[in-house]
Amino acid sequence: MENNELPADVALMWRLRETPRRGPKPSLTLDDIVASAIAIADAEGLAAVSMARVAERLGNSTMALYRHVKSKDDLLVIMSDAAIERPEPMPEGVDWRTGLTFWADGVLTAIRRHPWYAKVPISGPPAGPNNLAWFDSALGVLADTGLPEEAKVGVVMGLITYVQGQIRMAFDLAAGYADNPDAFRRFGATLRKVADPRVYPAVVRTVEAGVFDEVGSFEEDNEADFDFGLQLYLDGVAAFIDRVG
Amino acid sequence: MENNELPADVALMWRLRETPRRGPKPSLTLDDIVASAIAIADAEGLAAVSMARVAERLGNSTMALYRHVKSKDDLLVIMSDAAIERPEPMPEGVDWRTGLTFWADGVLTAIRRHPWYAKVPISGPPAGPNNLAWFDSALGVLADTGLPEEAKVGVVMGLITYVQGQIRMAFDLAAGYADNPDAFRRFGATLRKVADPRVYPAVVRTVEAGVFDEVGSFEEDNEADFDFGLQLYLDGVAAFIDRVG
DNA sequence: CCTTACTGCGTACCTGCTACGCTATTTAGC
DNA sequence: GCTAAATAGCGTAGCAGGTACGCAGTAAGG
Repeated sequence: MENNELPADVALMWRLRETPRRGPKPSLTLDDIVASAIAIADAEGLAAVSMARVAERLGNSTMALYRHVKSKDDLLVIMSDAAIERPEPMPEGVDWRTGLTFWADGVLTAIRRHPWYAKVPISGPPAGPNNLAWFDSALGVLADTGLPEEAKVGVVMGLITYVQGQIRMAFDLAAGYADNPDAFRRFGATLRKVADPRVYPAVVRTVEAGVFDEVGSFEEDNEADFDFGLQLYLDGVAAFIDRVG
Repeated sequence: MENNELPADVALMWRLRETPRRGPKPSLTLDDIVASAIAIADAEGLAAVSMARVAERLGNSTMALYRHVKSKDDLLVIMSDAAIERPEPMPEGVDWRTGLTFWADGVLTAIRRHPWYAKVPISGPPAGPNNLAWFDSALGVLADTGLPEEAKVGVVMGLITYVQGQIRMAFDLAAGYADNPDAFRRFGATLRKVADPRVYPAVVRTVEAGVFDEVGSFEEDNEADFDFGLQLYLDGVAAFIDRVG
């Protein structure tokens, strides 16, 4: 009990546990469980992850898992930290803007490998080792900007929010698109039919301009949108650094 | 069947339905169901909304709901559109920056009344009348900027992403804080104990600077963070308008 | 008046989380 | 060694939640 003050799940993620145990050797390790859960989520989505499925895949019974994990929510937190891995080391000597763009692209790439990551409900600050490494990487890029520490945290939190929000929305939309491509292709048509120009003047103007007519290439659109919004945000950061840094 | 091409839930939200019916008078209306579901979500959160609870609150049986709604997911989409109401009319003659700030504050206020709104999974573009009204309001503010329609959509989508992401994160954190205030208060202490300065140099530097030491006033912190990130994004929009508009 | 469409709802099934307690196993201490 | 304590696996069972199905009763159309 030397890790007295830490919440149980945090202690688990950092692998802090008294090693000398008395009972029988565990036939199951936390790593096995997490790997199994991640494999299922990768293949069939987060909704397919049930305690029964995870255990079955390991040839164990459902309840055996509860010797290693407090609850399913616990498992979700731990597996999301494991799935995000570590960021690539930041190239030496990059300016902050290049660095944050590199960082954001890295997040996008990492989450692409585990799309369900963006769906895990967040219940606190990033307490796992991998999430913390990402946080550290972004903070480090801002080291030479002269911003006060608190402002750096604000900038990075805003960036995380934007990036995760964008990714979540993109994947939700992609899922909806896969479920029902027609509904999307007819979004413009639907608006034309249903949107009164007196109530929705700006939307109708946009529809008339044909913006929603070609929703064809979904992947590239999202990539472009992602970068577009990111650069807007970074422009804002630049202005902020000029003002304060 | 004059609304031939529309998905069922969209038709429901816009209240397009053939009026002449043959069977017995419905003792239940969609509005009742939605209002009941919203009341439960407001009082006890989205997780407390079950078909059984919604029906019980109306003095009906669970299965009666399925005559009005295709599935629970259907109900969630419809109730989220109903909950967001309409934006306040934009003051006349405001510049775009004031307008978008006003808009974002409006979103924040509206979602504060129904915090669960940010948790409803998004499965498509904003197809309901109220969500579309918000979309229209933000687009309208950009009317005089000279941006091409497509760019306006990009700016507004980015803004929505940021605002919703920020709100979702804030509420998730607030919920985690309510569940376990100690874990939060000790976040800085936890990092000190667990974070190796060689692995997490930037985080440790921030911790040493005392940024995480006073997490006291949660509400105001979030308000400030929200505005901070928003202004960064709007700075970016300003730069974009200078460049392109 | 009979047919038809439609509403409410009871029943039942399935999936999923997890509390509890039993049994077997390993190690610590004597 | 031997006993007691601690611990792993797991079977059972309870509970909650979504929803398919089919029956019964009701109101409008012909």
